[in-house]
Amino acid sequence: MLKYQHIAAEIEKYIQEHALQQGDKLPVLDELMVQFGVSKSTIIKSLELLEERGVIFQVRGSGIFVRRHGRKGYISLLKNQGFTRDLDHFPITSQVLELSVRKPTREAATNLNISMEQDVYYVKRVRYIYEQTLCVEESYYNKAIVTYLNNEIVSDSIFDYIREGLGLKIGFSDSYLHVGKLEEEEAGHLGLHKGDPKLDVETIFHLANGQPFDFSRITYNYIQSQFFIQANGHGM
Amino acid sequence: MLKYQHIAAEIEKYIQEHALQQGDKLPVLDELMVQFGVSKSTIIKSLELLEERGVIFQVRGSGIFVRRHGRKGYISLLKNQGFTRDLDHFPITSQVLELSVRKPTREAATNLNISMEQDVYYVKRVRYIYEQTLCVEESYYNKAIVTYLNNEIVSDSIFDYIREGLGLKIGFSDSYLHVGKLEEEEAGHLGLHKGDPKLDVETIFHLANGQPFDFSRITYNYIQSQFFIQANGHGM
DNA sequence: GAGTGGTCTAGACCACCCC
DNA sequence: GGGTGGTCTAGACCACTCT
Repeated sequence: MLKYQHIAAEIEKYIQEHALQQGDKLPVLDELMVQFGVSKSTIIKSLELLEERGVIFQVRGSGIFVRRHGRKGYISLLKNQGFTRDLDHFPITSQVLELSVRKPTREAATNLNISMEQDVYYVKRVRYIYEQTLCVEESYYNKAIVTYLNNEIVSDSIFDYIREGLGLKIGFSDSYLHVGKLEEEEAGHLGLHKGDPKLDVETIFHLANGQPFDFSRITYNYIQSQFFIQANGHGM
Repeated sequence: MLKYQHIAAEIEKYIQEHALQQGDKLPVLDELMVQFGVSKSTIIKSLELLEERGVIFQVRGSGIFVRRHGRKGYISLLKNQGFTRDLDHFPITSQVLELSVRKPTREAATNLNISMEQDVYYVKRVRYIYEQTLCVEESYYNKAIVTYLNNEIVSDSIFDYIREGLGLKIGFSDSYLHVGKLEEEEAGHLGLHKGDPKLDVETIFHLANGQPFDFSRITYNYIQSQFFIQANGHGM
């Protein structure tokens, strides 16, 4: 683990362990440099990481402060990858409805930037939170990249497997959100009624080298659909 | 303007003018250093800025590449501040329904971290895109910070005024998204029907020093509600 | 004016991609 | 192995806040 990542983790741990609140002041740069025995730039890199994640904010001429948001039970729309990681303290489970190798739809092929003759893994899951249906998810994985999947992997965290099992590096994602009305079939899975509100999130995940490897559409139960986004200045 | 901001702007301009597409390669670090006559760190800082904004992605050992998303007409959920800035090429207009000084609701007071006796500016607007209703917005501005507003300012960009007119620095924001069904009154403003889907976005805007100054709730017309989010690795 | 964060530099060395 | 991006350092100097 890199120094600046380690330091960021330490600072974050410190904030949690001391249950610091929004606006609480952290030690100044000089102190942090001495405390961790690294150069100023390294501390700054750590703090930038934490700032980007919404953990702290820095005020020039004043200090480094803790940033906290006031609401529980919201799903973060950043850092997303299937959010198994986001809702640490929430019991999320999955039921696999289908796992198969097939040819992609035109839409999936376009988004994955492959031809319609190339194989993809198709995965359809229902996800539950607190025994309630949270969402229905359909994913298309480019089989040339994600070479193997089975039921066990798919019931657990697919992304952990891609990282650790396949040794691939996940890079970035583009998500598109739409609000609409539930179709009959979706409503059935979610325990709602046709015509009820829904939130669709389509996401294209790319490897670190820019190759798209996963196109997924998640349809959320509107009652559970509580999301939050922390934005940082840098252009506000 | 700082060197690294200037360089980032130049690179972004270069990408636009040459209509570069996703995956197109930019000059290597050494070239950029020479071209702009600055140190390596400064170039790296510029590239980090662009990466954070979703303009490029970098691959170690390989190069710097252009990042583009494939869909038009989506509203960015980051860099948000009322999105006058996001939809550069879209004609967004506002109709002010109300502008007054009042005492905050309990909810607004809590989110602005003030007492219910302190004055706030209350602004209610309907926003249109292409002559169609996009959203209804209610905002509460802490009057101790945003000391003055009038109809002209409120019809235009409130945030530009806060920055330039009042000389305040806007820092960061926390947004909370909910999906639900439209109430009678909201439906009226949006030209939809009671019970139709809606997307509510509540946002608390903070100054650079951490003080909350604006609490707003925007209710979107679900037909126009197309948003996108670009996420970067750093934890994926 | 003292304190504190931010920018920028020059250079050493490391980690990864791809041929 | 050559090319390329990433980390880390030590230090000079700048910009903002607060009292």
